[in-house]
Amino acid sequence: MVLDEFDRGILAILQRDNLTSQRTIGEAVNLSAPAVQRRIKKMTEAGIIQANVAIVDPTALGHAITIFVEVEIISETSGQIEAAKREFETMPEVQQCYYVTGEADFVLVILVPSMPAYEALTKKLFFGNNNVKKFRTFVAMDRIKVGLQVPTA
Amino acid sequence: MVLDEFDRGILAILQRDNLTSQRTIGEAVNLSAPAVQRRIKKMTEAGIIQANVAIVDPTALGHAITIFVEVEIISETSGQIEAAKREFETMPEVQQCYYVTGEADFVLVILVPSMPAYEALTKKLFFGNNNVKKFRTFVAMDRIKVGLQVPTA
DNA sequence: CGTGAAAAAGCGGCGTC
DNA sequence: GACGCCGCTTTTTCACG
Repeated sequence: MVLDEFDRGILAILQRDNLTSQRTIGEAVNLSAPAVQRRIKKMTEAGIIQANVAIVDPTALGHAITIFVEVEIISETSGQIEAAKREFETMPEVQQCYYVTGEADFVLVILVPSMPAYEALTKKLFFGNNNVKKFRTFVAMDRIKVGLQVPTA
Repeated sequence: MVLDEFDRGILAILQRDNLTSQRTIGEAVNLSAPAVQRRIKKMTEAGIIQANVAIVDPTALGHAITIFVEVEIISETSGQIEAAKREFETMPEVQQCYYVTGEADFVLVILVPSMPAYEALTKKLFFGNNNVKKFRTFVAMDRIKVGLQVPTA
């Protein structure tokens, strides 16, 4: 699916605030509200808009600690990779998971309420998984920027 | 502000899909729609709900490449740290930026349309900054999970 | 907090270009 | 095929009990 300038304008707004009314969006991009709606529907069906979510402050829910983990696995067969993906994916503490090239195989962004909780998670995810060769932990001290907006330009 | 089980239930749903109607949410948590609405408003004003956004597939916008970078800086004086924070923060390609402990000082999540674009960015951000000791790049091959859901349990 | 009414937004059909 | 216009339906929103 190919996106024109209208679609890009709509996405730019939706990435900032997806509760903006279709009429307001229409005024911003010079389109009628139904036209905006049709484009949003199309982009959603095409998978371009993947989800609509509320961003919640982790500290309010007691999950104050953000941790980055680089995971190196032993056997890089596609079956093992898929198994690892699925395991990371199902853990609620694992916020983001990427399969990467470089000195590691996976990069995880994890959110936990405390360091003991993280230790418990490492026991389950890494020490309890004999396909994990090693992992490196980075504890976030400051969240400088949490961007989700893909540049539309 | 203290959250009860109703609030947690509402947040759990909103983090998955913030377009869910208040009536549906109310049925799920055993509350009337206006009660749900009041709680959402309160949590938004309290900053617990920080934003409502559409998650967009970066590839659809031509920013197909996600890159993780660990940055190690030379001088860890607070002035240098702050300067680095500000520089990373202002770049639109830098989606996420955390100041971390461990073998690196910063972890960045970067989104670029191509590898040449990333090379150009490294020249500006890292090679052009004589306070950067070294950096390690991880190119994402697969986006397994882009979680934003803080566990509510 | 829940009920119920008013306002607004979402949604679909139809004619037009 | 996509647009805008016009109703209908759903949702949001705010009074009041």
